[in-house]
Amino acid sequence: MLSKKTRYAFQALTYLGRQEDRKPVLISRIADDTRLPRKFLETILLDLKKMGILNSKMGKGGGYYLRKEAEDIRLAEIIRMFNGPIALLPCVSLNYYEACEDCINPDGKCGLKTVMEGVRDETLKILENKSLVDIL
Amino acid sequence: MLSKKTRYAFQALTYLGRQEDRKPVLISRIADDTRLPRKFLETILLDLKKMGILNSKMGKGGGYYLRKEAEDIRLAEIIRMFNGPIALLPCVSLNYYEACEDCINPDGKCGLKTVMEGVRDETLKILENKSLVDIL
DNA sequence: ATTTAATCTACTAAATCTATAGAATAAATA
DNA sequence: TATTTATTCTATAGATTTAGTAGATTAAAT
Repeated sequence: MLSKKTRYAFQALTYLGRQEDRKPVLISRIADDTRLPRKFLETILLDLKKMGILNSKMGKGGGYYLRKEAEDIRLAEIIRMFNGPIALLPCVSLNYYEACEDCINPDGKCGLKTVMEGVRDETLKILENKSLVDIL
Repeated sequence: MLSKKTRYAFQALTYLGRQEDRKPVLISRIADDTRLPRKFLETILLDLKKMGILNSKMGKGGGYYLRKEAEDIRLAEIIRMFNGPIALLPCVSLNYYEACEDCINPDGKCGLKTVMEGVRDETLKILENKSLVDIL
């Protein structure tokens, strides 16, 4: 299951993605309209900025706005950042790989690993190809 | 990611699945051979018994053994029991469904939901059809 | 009756998730 | 340059989940 933080990130992104122009939107405006906890949202927006997905402006007239094109914001990227690995096992993760010391089948070919590689491939086939535009 | 408990369950199951006969195997034997924490393993085995997957015998000559055929033990079933929902969103889960009060797209068609339904379908297509025999 | 081994009850420690408070910094403008 | 606005940073706290342990109880075999 995706964490609340991840789902909040999607809500904030779709909110910003639906904006007509790219003028900065106040954090508190986003929080009010999406009904997300404001302070929690702050940290999420900041993370999204550090990822290069959003940009911000301080001071009067400031706020957050999309930096990347909506079609270039992959769902997989968001999930990895806020939810962690997409794969179900560390030994099968592309971005968070860790060897399993105690693999179920110690001698090279682990059946569980093979199955989980399949799940990962099918999942990524979707999440790497779907972007923010697909959920607006 | 699958929890340790889930992975332990798979390890215990494959261990029992590889046994030649179905004579009961001591908890401590399983723990020693798989190098799983014994007390933690106890609760896992008990859960598997309550699910009808294992059976046990008390007293001398006792222990745990497979009750179901290995090909009838679906990976999806194990993951649901020990890890929770397989779907990434509650509103998309077949077994743990919950309506989302604040769907990203309030008016019926939620884009995120649609994508996550796709992920769920592809994942289940694998996990519902793979069984313990596939990971032995 | 004794031994063996699963089962049950009840914890505890650590990590993660969700969220908030308040000070510091940057930008605009009067 | 002082003031206002609004993001950014630091720090923390409560709740929940995860991982694991201790010890008493029950059931079966001999």
